[in-house]
Amino acid sequence: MSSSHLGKVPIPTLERLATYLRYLIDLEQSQVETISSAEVERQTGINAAQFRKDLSYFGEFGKPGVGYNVLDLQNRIAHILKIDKEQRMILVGAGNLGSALVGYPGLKEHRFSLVAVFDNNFGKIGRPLWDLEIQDVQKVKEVNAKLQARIAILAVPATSAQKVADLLVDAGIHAILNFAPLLLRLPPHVHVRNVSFLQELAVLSYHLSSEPDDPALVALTEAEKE
Amino acid sequence: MSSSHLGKVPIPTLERLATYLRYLIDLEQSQVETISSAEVERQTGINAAQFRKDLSYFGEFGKPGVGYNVLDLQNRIAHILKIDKEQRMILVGAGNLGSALVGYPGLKEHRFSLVAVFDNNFGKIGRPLWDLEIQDVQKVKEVNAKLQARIAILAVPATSAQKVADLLVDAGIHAILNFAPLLLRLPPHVHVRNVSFLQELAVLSYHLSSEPDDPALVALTEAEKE
DNA sequence: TAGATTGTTAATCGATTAACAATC
DNA sequence: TAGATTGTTAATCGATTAACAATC
Repeated sequence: MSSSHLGKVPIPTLERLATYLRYLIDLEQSQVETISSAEVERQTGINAAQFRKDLSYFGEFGKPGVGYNVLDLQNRIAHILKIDKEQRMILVGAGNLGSALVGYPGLKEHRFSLVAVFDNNFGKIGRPLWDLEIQDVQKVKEVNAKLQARIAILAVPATSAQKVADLLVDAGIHAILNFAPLLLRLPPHVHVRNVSFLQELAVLSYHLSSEPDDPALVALTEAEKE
Repeated sequence: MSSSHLGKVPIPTLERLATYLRYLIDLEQSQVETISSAEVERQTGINAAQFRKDLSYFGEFGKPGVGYNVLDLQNRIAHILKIDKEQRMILVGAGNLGSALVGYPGLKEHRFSLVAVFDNNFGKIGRPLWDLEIQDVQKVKEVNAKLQARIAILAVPATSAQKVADLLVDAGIHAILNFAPLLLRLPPHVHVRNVSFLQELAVLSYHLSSEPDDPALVALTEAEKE
């Protein structure tokens, strides 16, 4: 049965679910057994009512007057997010960013497992990346027929991203974490999440006040303008 | 005067502004001079009314019946986002992720300029990272007194992230792009954007259907379960 | 039981989008 | 002018949060 009968869940709720899960893993390691929504708010900064509302999309998880069992809640959220078992992923693009992602420490803890790496650069194909061997992206369909990964991380330049994404869909991929700064046009059954550092930096930059805040530094900045 | 007299602008609007800017840079390079909101929708996937509404927070940008001048709009959005001039940034954490970010190609094009890199690992301090030398994070205040960067990228492990963030604030940083998976507790004048790959992956994973879609593959998966 | 805390309803808040008068 | 497209209003849609009856 699982969670398939449920109505539509807001994306922000799903994002927060991942946050709750992270804190629950920490709490479990600190041997905390029970937690209230008020305590979740203190730790995560997310409103207690928001937390309860988020969970309510998926059923009942707590005991009134008591709170939530840390281990039980952790398991149930992991199940909802389909990371209660190993979730396999493949990576395309063995550049700087791709390499960094393969080594990203939180992945294993959350049961995400990178099972193959691909690139189109013949200079890279056949070479190792951590414990994997870089394979030819043209073989992704063939390789994934066996691996059966459903998630792919796309860390290639914008110029080849659409072509590679098409290959991935053909290889049975249903979800893409896209680091290339462009709109991927893909069949509706394929889910895409875009990560854009420039977008994040732009939002931060906007919020900076136009003027340096220390008058002495204003003088210095003016002097530097030459 | 700039844009400081404006009311509150939704964060999603700011995020989209960065997207528009990216496409405008492309269009300018393709020598397109004018663009309509309908064409923006085709290229970015963002609703035309949304685009016009987003711009309306900042003034009037187009000519009815004609559209928007690509170069003018590009310049004005860059100005709004405070990247019409070089925007300096510093990075803390010269690990895999940090290194990848230093080399990230879009940065320069958008006038973000990484001017210093810090780490706490004495094995790394003094060594080069691209064209910069890795410096002791304990010296960030001293160094930034001269550099006057306002934005920092925080790519250190969660265990040291809060301590380093405190150092950054003390060094005059007003905005932090945080890759560490925890809630930073900082003074209200400091803006933080969190990037969480695990969160993104969790949202993708949730949307996967529970069952493989090809019956033949179900059989294979079942067989593998032993 | 009394106190604490949940799950859910209803109110609020905010963002998206359709529609259209104004205007080039 | 006629046609195209803007900027803005108003309607819709969706998410957040406060409040509280239910319940442990």
